[in-house]
Amino acid sequence: MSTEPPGDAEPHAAEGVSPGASGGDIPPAAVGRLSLYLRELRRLAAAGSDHASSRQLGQLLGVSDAVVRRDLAYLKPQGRRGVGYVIRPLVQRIRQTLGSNQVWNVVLLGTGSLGNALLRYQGFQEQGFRWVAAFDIAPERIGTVVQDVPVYHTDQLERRIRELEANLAIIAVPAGATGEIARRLAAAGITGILNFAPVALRVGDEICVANVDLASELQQLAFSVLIAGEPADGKPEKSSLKSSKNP
Amino acid sequence: MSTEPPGDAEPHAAEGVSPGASGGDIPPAAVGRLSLYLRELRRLAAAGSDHASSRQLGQLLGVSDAVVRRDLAYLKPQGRRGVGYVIRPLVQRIRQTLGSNQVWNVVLLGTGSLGNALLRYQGFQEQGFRWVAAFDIAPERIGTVVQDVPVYHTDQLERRIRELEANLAIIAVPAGATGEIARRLAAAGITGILNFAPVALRVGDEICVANVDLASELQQLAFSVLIAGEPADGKPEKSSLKSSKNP
DNA sequence: TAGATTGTTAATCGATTAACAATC
DNA sequence: TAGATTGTTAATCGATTAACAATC
Repeated sequence: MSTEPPGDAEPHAAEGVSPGASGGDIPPAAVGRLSLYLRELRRLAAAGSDHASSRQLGQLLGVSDAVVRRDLAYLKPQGRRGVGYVIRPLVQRIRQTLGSNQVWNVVLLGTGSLGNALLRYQGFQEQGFRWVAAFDIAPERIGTVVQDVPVYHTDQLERRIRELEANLAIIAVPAGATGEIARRLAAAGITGILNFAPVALRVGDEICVANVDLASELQQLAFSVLIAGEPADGKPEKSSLKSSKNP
Repeated sequence: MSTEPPGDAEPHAAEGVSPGASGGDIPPAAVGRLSLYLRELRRLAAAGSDHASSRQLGQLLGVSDAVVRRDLAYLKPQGRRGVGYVIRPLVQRIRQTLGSNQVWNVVLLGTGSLGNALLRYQGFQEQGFRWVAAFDIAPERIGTVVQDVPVYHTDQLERRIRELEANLAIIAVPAGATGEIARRLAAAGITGILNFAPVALRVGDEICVANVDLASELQQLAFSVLIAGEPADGKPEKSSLKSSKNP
């Protein structure tokens, strides 16, 4: 009955709120940060705090306190003036908003070294995501079980996705195979794809795609270093520039 | 003499331009896309094209043609009206701007499954990044060589970084170890850190940090799926929403 | 009460879009 | 020339900052 995922031992997590409702008008920039607030709030709670201020959260993430307050205000007032935010209900509220309140069944495409690392990555489970299957085409991998997740032949993609009621997919296959895989995922009913292959996925409008291009991340970092080293108009010298994807 | 990295067999890559100069005033949003244009331009070139239009590039990446033209205009006019962009010189210009023209020596911190996957990831080398060392504290890993990259004990971090003239570092260690590692990297002269650990790094202003939080990426995707499923005010139904980190 | 911190406003800054003259 | 596509402008949209009254 409860859709409470593991990992977060919150006593009354499944309260009388419709999970995931009412988040339609939060700006993307704020959504990106909500997930990071969640991370830091949990860390604070684990360290024994039960309150946090916008100033504190802002410093932890490198954003201004005004941004934090604005972001959290999208969740309907949760803070107390003069006091700050009570961590536990705030964590619940953020989870509810982001949809972390419900279980997402995730499949992995490609069990190469990156795919393997993703399966072993602890962070997904901790946020309430559940691996239900992995797919590959290499005969020696099929039938194995990695971190409790069974590896099937990609032939079985459609069947297993339906069977296991998977919602999300993570693609970690070679670039060339990506387009075809994405089409099949969409057709099989997957509603969101996190794509690690260095290609721009063009799929239908009825499926969400987020791309993570590791080489591009490093390249952007290198550029930041470059311009930090040649300030506006002086001689090259170390200068302040804090690049952070979610600033 | 030439600082031409491998991977891109461009004949006259090291022309008489100062590498990496003149990029100080490109907006961050554009920088993020430049690296993706580069990727697609290479693919087009490999497929035999020698010209590309802003419309074509825009469609490949899911952005408007106006954005593409504006972005590329930051590099000083490169296109030809009525024709489009000649791919080869444009690739060179983007590489020069981003600093891909020069070699960046990269060290890896942490050779767990994620670290291993990063070492094996082809994309970094292809963009001109060069692994020079990896560090770990697990005795059984020290002294091994992964993909031609030697694994040293973290004790040797400062010495090896100086010796190998490393510029950039990628952190793939457990969250708890990250702060200390980052401080040491900064002290040792590293100028940029790509951080995969789920913590907000607070380091001095003389070093650039970019964070990649994998769990947060998946969480943002889930949120996109959620609001795509509950359109503005109707009954839940699939709807258009194309989430992409670099839209 | 006094001190602290929120929620929110108005002002600024940055990015995207639409449109079109310039020009290949 | 005619058709195509750039470079760039003006208008719109979105996000951040600074400030402060409200209130715990």
